[in-house]
Parts: sequence; structure tokens; C-alpha cells
Amino acid sequence: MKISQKGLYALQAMMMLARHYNQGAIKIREIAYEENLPEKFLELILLELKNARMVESVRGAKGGYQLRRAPAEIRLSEIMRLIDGPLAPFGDAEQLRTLIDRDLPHRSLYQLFLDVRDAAANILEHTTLADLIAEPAPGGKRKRSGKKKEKASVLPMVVGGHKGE
Amino acid sequence: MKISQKGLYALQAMMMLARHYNQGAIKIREIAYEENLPEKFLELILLELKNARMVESVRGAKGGYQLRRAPAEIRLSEIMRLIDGPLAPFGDAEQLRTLIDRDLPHRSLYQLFLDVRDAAANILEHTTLADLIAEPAPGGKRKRSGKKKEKASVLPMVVGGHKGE
DNA sequence: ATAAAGTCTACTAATTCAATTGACTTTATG
DNA sequence: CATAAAGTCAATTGAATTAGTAGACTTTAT
Repeated sequence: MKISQKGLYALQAMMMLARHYNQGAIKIREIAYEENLPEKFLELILLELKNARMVESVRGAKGGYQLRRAPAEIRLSEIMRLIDGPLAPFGDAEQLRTLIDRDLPHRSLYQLFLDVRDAAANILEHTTLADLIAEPAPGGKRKRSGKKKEKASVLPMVVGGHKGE
Repeated sequence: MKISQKGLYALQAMMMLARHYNQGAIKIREIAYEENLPEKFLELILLELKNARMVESVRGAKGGYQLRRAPAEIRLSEIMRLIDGPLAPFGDAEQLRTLIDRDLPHRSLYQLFLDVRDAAANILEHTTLADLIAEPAPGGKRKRSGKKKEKASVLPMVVGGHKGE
């Protein structure tokens, strides 16, 4: 899973729209200005987000873009998959599962790739735009939404070492 | 973190060399044949692995390649970083930490990226070539080495849902 | 009618990816 | 000591991807 410049722009634009949720349509120019994004490029990105039904547009004068669902209902994984493809570091989850079954000599390698993709998916499926725009409590640590009704498996919070990369 | 074709080849080649550890130098041609890799491309990859001191070469007739360290001492993260760069989905860990400090409006987004990279790093730093080539116990589940002496933070085992991507 | 907005198609320049080519160097061996 | 088998290394290539730009078109508020 590699996030491209375009993917970053998409996420920034969506965060901006989330911050302005329920304030009517926001012009491309305003998003571009507030987030410092190339306007013409952003245009294409918003079109893609619209075709994926994550945002909706209002055409003509007074037009602009707005989220189609509440920020808490839009997962980061959804945006990332749309713009940058599968979360897996190689191929996609389906393909990896097939390879694990069929390419026995490399089974363990593909299983590892799948583990990595699952770790990323667990984080990105459980984080929404609402989580990202929530102001952090002054002394507090970052929180994830932990949606109520989902069937997804438990999510261990990974803290991460402090050196490396 | 995206694994390129080249990265996959490197991992396959290293696994092959791990399987033949302590059997002397293995010819590029043999690796290419056994793993079905393009020979000339593999050549370049092995050169890179050599410059990174993960393998060593023997030149001339009877020459070939072998691991410079035991399979249990070669982490997957090392190979992947060499060939495909940082494990982070965007930039690298250092850069993300800087952005988290300096780009306050996007702090939460970069923190999320860092969480994803930490999750991947936790898996890939704790898996070695020895883990990958270990034959799975007939009915058993996949295991990770869990090295003894390391200072790295605890690693929760992420299982992963069964739909998605 | 007009201006302000989104829509859409096409193009491009730069970079990366996945190799391949071919000349060169080193070493075992007979 | 000639030779063949091997690794070394620089250069090139074709295709794909990335990060945009340009410009014509459509829709809508006023």
C-alpha cells in the first residue's frame, strides 16, 4: 500500500469537506486554497470521489462539493482504495489468498504479505474522517472510533517502536 | 509500502539462498532456474544485496552467491527496505514524525500513516528468513520467531478479517 | 444574457519499472 | 597457461505510471 501524492490530496480534500460538513457546497477553488492543492488536479480527484459516491456536486454558479455521508461513516480505507488501489503490499487480498493456496513453495511469503495487509486494513477500516478531524483533548492520546455494529475481528492497538525506517 | 516485482524476486532469491544455507556458493543460474526468475535481472538484484552486505559472492568458475548471515539473522524488513524503500505508506518514518510535529492541521493524518507503518514494521522486523522457510507443522498454525534479546516494543498478533480489499 | 461553477477529453513531461545487451574481470581446471 | 565458467558493471530500452495542464463544454443563479 503506497499512498501517492494524489491519494494524499484526496485525503486532505475529504478532511476539509468533513470539517465543513453541513455547511452546503464548497467550491473546488476554496478546497484548493484552504488545503493548498493544485486546483485543476483536485478537480479530477473530486470527480473520482463523486463517481464513487463519496461526495456529491452542485453544478452551476453557487455550486461546489459536499460529503454524501457523515464524516463518521466514511472510512479512510475507502478513500485510499479508490485512489491508490488495494491495501495489500503486493497484489490484493483475494490474489494473496489464492497464491497461499496454490503456490505452496511461497506460501509463507504470501501469508506474510497478507498479514501486513490485514494489519493495515484493521487500522484503516476502523478510522473514519470523523476520527481525523476530532480535536485532540489537550493532554490526551489519539483515539480511534471503534464502531459499534461491525463484524470485523478485534483490533489490537499497535503502538510502534521509536527508531527505524 | 509497495512491494515491486523486483522486491518479490529479491525475497524469493533470499529464501532460496536460505534453504541452501551452508551448502556453499549457489550460481545465479541455479537461483533463477529454481525460482523461475529472469536471470539477467536477478543478477542486478544480487549485486544490490551484495553491496548491502546481506549476501556475498564468489567470483570465477565455481562461483556463486551465499548468505552472509544465518537465515534467522536476516529480517524481511531489511530486504524490503533495500529494494523498495521505507515501510511507511507515505514518505518515511522520520519525515512523518516531523510532519506530525510541524503540520498541525494534518497531524492526525500523518499520525495515522505512522501507525500503519509501525504495524507493518512490527511484523516485518520480527520475521526472518528462517521463519519463512520453516516447514509448517502438518496441522499447525504459522509462527513468528519472536527473537529473544531485542529491545523492540511488544507485538500484538494481528489476525485479520476474512473479507475485504 | 452572463458569469460562475462543475464536467470531460486529451495531452504532456518526468519518472519509475522491468528488464536486456554487451563488454569486462576473476578464478578453477586440465 | 589457455579456456570456459562464473560474477561485475554501465548503458539502453520500452512500457507504464505519476502528476499534472489545457481547453472546450454544460449547468445554474442572478
